Amino acid sequence: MLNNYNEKDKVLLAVDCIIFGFDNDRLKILLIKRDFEPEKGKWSLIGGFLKQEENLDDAASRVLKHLTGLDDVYLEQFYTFSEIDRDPQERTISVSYYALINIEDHNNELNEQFSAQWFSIDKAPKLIFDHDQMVKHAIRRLRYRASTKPIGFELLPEKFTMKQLQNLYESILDTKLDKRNFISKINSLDVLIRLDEKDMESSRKGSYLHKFDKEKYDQKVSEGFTFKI
Amino acid sequence: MLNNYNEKDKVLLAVDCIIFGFDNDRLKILLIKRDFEPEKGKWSLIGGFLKQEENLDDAASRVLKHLTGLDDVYLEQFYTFSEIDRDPQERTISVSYYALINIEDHNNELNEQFSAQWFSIDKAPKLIFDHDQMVKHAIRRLRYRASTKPIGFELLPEKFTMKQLQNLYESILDTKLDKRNFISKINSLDVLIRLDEKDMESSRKGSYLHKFDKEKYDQKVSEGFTFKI
DNA sequence: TTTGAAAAGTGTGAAATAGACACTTATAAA
DNA sequence: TTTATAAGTGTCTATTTCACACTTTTCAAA
Repeated sequence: MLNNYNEKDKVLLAVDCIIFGFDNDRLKILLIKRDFEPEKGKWSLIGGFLKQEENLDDAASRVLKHLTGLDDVYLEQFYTFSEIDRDPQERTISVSYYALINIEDHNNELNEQFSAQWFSIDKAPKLIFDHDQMVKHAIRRLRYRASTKPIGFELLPEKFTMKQLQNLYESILDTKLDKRNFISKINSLDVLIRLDEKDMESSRKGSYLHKFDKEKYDQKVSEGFTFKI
Repeated sequence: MLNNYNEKDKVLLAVDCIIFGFDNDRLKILLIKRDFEPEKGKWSLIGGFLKQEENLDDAASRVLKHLTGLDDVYLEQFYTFSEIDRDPQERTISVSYYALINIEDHNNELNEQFSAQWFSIDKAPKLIFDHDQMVKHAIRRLRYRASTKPIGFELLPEKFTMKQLQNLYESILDTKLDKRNFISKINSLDVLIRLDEKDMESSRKGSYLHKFDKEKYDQKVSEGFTFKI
């Protein structure tokens, strides 16, 4: 029946998070080594169960805060996984989110008790359950989103060089980009502020630092602008 | 805790379907008038609850089959809605799908008992719960998907005219397209077969009927082709 | 039988965007 | 002062997108 609320059909709803980070070279994901059953000792995504008093976004934020200590993290729900035996111990449905965090600024907040570790996408270990599938799906969504919304900046420090930004996009899109074409594309979007400050780490000449100009971006969006890389 | 399977956190998981159809003029959605509580007499999407022995895709197919009698319908999951009070009677989480069906070929299969009715997107009545939000979300996803995958054909009869195809895209994308540019774009994709047959309904001259060439499309995809409108 | 009405069918040129490509500059360290 | 290293910068070509209007076919009405 379509209209019956049936107690016996209730299920456990998990929330699993793919946490993306960027170390100025490769796109990474944060994984934990489970010290609890099932699949103790194996690598997995972080997750938790939805509680009665919260919605899914809140559950994802809570799970993330628990592991990383971070509030105000970019989170996007992308798919709900429901194969009957995806968790062999008990039927659970998993709503998956991905998060974007800035490794550089926040690496220290990681909660030690989870033995969490960053892995390059292509060097990550095999994960439990259907978590590998979730990661694949998350990358697809991230690729799409990052090329149509300015979410890449979530993965960078507040001040960044053009080279960092280019490395980030190359890493997300898994492709090489031409430096001059990339820079003129970015400049034509006209949503960065070039600071007077230079980063002197990576070269003798030094390279200008930039900030994303959120106010300008919002203003332009309200005038019909769409971000596209 | 992250690892506790806790009976009291179990929830009801609903599946709701936005059913899109196309009547050669406007994009439509199929709604039902509820003859059961809660919200009896109001318009809503069709839906049902996930059962223990099925995954979400199967649940969506089942719900759809129950209403329309159709198997093998294009279905895509797009978002999971979880606001605590979205259903005031009992906490339910809803995983939403949209379906594409060909009104012309299948209007008769509709299960009478649901008093289902087709509505133009812009003339649909207010729906119960968060169903209006679901419809908005579904349209966004449909727009994106239809411009990157050849799913539009699911909404058309097997044989269709270029005019119908153009009307369909105009309706999905909610925009006017230039006839010549549209046709040359479609022709450049090279995935339609023009039949010798003409449709004589819409004009004295008659207009050629076309079919989507699925084999050719699949072949081209395997060679790196991507569909883009 | 001729004429008119209505939609189908068809191509070109201009503008904008994407993509390939290489040399100069600034600076710190040797 | 020399050298090594990454930063910074512009032009030309190819491709794609967009704007735009007349001819053809056929049925129905005069």
